[in-house]
Amino acid sequence: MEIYANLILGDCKEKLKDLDSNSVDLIFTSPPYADRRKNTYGGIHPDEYVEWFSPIGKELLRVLKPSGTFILNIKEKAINGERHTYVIELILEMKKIGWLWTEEFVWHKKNCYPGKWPNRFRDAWERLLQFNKQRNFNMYQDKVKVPVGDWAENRLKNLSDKDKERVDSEVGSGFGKNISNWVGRKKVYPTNVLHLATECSNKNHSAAFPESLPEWFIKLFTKRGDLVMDPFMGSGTTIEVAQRMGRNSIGIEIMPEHYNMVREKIKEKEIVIF
Amino acid sequence: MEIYANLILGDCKEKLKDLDSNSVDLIFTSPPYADRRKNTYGGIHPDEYVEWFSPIGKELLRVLKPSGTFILNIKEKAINGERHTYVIELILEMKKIGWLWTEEFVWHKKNCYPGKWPNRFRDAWERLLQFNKQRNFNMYQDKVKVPVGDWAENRLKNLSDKDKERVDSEVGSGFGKNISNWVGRKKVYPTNVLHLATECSNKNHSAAFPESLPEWFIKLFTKRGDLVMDPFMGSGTTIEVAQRMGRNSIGIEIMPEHYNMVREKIKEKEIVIF
DNA sequence: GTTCCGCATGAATCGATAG
DNA sequence: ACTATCGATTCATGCGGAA
Repeated sequence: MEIYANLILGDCKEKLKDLDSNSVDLIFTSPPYADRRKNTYGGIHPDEYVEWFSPIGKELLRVLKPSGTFILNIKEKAINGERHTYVIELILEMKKIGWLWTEEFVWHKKNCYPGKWPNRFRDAWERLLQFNKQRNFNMYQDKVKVPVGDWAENRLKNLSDKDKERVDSEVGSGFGKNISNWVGRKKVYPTNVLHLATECSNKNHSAAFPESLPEWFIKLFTKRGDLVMDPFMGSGTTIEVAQRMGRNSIGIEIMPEHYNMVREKIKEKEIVIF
Repeated sequence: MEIYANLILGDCKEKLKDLDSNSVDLIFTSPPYADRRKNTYGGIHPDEYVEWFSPIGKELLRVLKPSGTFILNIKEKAINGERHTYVIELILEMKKIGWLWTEEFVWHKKNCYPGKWPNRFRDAWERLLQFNKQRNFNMYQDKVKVPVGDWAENRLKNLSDKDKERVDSEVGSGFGKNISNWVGRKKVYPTNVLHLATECSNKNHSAAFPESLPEWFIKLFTKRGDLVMDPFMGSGTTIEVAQRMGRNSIGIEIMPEHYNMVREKIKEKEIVIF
């Protein structure tokens, strides 16, 4: 099977109209954050943010498969000492459009920006809003299981041979391998709080999020050969990860510089065949 | 200086009216979460939650000092496969009433409720919404500084009680309960993400939140002799912690059983003089 | 007196069943 | 069709008894 990455230059509000309905398995994106300075690229004024995003949200609803998922990475800024409400208003608007607000994951940014303000601490988390078209959607929970918490370290460390056997069969490892390889490897389902560090020293460009972020959601909501889309491609992290993971992808980007940069990166890669 | 704890039996919607305006330094509370069972105590229907809370929010605004802070611990339920929107609607309503929505802290519940469902993971976080009357409020940031490094790592397990006590009093109190590596380390300001486990196996009464939660905010937003209020006292955690920390407190509780239980606990304590 | 392990206990959620 | 109740599922934590 051949994996493709379809890169589109232009405003996603327009370009989305060219895409087929019910064709995308996962939309993962981090749209331009609201900004008071309207002239900056991507600087949507906070008070106009919902109005700006709404038509895009409608198109995204159209192109997503009924079994698909839309993950929106976003966090409101503090303006004049207050958190702005455009994100929570956006949630309400999305529901009006017809989306289901299924879940809100928290991305805990373990190494957030330093800084100090008299009336607030550093902002160390972002929202990952999950929207769906219907209550039943594809979710491959087993693909993102994580090692169990303290239990393994504290309880499994000095086990008797009999206990080890028991754990061994519990975990289902078998193969007579050394149990130490399995110590601490018992897997459980994760929660809706993700602990990821931001990638601080990316060579040239700074991505809005680390690769492990889209990777986690791609594992969770798609399988190989599925289609992943990022309507605000930016530096192309989502697309790169999707391709590496054997998913088809569509990326839309309005800025030629970003678009060309991602084109170069993607071109360099071999076509994935499997 | 003598510290008092004023316990009031009744519905806070009524009893708040008896309190003086501009008298409270910190309101910390965890109101009953919305519930579908309308007849149960505390079972406010999600669709009526904002309407129910709004008049209380107005009274809280009245009694809070201009320099004071209101921390609201709350989390929306998942209903019919969706997150309900009453909490974010409440934020918008609070702003209409006149509150400033200053910040949203995340409480990462390390030991969240177990369970497995086809369409979601375990919910491991709650919101701590910070509201203020004005942009300038009292905030004693130095009181909650934390040591640099992996303070999330758990290394306290093997410490002696004496060590724990010593460190505990040095730093403040067992925030995160992993203070072994805090000793003598360089301290930095924390972020808006708090990592705490719920105290699950408290013998008789189960508190909704661990003591370290109100403790952190009491340290951050009040000084000794200030007044802390909890309009939904419940098992009285906020009041107990406030008294232990040398803050005056007011607790309002509608259920006689809870009220009497807290009265007994508070009565047993000596009056704090300092 | 330690350390180690068994066990109960949660601000949960869904789907099925019953009124 | 819509609402109330129940059982099944699942795991981090801390207490208490045992080794």
